Amino acid sequence: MNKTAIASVLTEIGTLLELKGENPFKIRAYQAGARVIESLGETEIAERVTAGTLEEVKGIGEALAQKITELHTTGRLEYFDKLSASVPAGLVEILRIPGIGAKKARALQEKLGIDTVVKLRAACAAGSVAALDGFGEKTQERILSGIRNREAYNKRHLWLDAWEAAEPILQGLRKLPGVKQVEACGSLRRRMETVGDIDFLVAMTAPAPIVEWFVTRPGIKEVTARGETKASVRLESGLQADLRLVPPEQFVFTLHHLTGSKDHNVAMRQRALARGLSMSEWGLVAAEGEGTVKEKVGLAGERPPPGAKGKEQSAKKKPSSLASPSPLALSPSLQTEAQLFAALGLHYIPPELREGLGEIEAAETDALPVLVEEGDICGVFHNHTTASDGHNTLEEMTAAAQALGLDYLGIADHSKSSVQARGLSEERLVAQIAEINKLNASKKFKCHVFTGTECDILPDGKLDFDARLLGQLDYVVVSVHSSFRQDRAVMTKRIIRAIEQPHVTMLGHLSGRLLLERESYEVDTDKVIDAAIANGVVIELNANPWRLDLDWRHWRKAAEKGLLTSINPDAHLTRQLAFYKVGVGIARKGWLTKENVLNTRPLAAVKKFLAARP
DNA sequence: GCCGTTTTCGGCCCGACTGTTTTCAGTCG
Repeated sequence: MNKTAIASVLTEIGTLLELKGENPFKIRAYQAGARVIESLGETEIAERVTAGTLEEVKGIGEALAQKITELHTTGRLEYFDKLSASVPAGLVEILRIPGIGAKKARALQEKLGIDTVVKLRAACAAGSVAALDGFGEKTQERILSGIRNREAYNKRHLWLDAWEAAEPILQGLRKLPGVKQVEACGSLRRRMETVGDIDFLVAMTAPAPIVEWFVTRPGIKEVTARGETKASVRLESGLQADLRLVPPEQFVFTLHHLTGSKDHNVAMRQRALARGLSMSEWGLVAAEGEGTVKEKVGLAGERPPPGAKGKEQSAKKKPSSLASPSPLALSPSLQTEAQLFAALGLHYIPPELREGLGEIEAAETDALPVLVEEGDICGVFHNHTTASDGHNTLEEMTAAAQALGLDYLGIADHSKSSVQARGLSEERLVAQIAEINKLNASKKFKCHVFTGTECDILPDGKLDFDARLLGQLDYVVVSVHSSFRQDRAVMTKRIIRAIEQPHVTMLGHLSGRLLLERESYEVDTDKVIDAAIANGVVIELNANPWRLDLDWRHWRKAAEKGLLTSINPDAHLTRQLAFYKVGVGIARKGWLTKENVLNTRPLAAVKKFLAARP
């Protein structure tokens, strides 16, 4: 069983335990275990299973190691099978309806025998849900509306779609009176490839008019919550947008909190506690303890410090040595996230890296990379024209690239086997090379155009054009566009064979996934990465928002091994050339520096690089 | 179920909002 399947079983166990009312920390352990597995390489998991060293991985203990091993070696897990059998399948679906958590789901099952969404809808229609203890008319109505809309609501959204929805709201908020600072937080700020909802954070002096503006904007389908300092709306696209208002002195703490990720925040709070500090969205305060005075950092003091009864109980048990006030707690109020990290002895961690995947350890020792930036990009490879399935001509694409400030543009139209994309025959490709050479010679554009192809990797790993023709091009992208259902070993061998052939410059969209639409085909990514390094082949970071392929989770390790990437827009329209900016966000998530990215090099250096190819 | 400068037990983040309640539980992030 591969890691994605193992991770989804662990997540599912967490959900089932939740429905059974299990210890929340046990549930969290399974969810954390799933994320840890997802972050490891297939090869590493296989090696650790064989060597019995899974337990060395943070977040995996004896129980999870045993279960992961069983899943990996047998493809099944007896514990999971029994657990699944003990919980009606429909309850899991009921749990996904907004407003229903584990307790309500269990109450519905125990008191009304509801174990499917169909039964739940009927019970709501009959009014019997509203009659239950702890439920009411409004809850029943909310459940009904949740059932009606769950298709649209549960969907995640492409990062770019969310960004385009967020931008006008950000701009509008910034113009409102009394607004000091505005930021979109959450997975949008962390540049995740998909986004569930958008979190807007506003530092302000008067909340009421801002909430009013937010919930009455055009394009809003419904207002789902509205309080003094929070509001939630559902946009027409199905995206949920949350607004959060805080006084200016609290902004930096809430900004960090809402940006997440959850794993990052948990680690940060643990780090704070180890230093005698308690960190929350409200501020950074000295952890409570015997004989200590509560000191606040960055809070004006009008709000009572965090600390409900449960927290006080636990804090009292802490040894006084840990609870003694740190000098940090006496420092002046914090204005920026950099200062917040510094207060915990850390260098600034860019939002893209805050995934709880070792960024805090790196920030401690000043080992964080200097991440690639949009402004580092000098040109873009892998773009299409009307010669194949693009919508703009060679000249239109070149003009658009130049307008974006790019010094070079690589054309890579499809090859002949991609019939559906009007792939070029040998003759048409030769003609295109001549056309591009003529355009460059004309000096009509300052932007230089490189001749290239996106050459199909045929099912047996051979290429769609012969070496003689490929040798005439400035660069060659090779990609899989057919026979997606080959088994893992065949697909891996196929791609590696393609990589090993002469004149190949880079591998296109390695996994073949389409976000929210199509899964990756089966392939051993680690082996392909090793083969690319061995052959001096670049693996592209396809920046098309539907692809973002190769996935950011692979890049840190791949780059450490020496893999070079190119951030390629795969543009089929002039305006898609700017996709490279989305790709830069993903590259940053993958810990990549300017040096890891071929197209941060200036034109002359790229010409030299390409000329040196066999 | 995981973890350990609290190390084999005891802690694990916590507050706003909503709806239902009449002082709080559940959900959500």
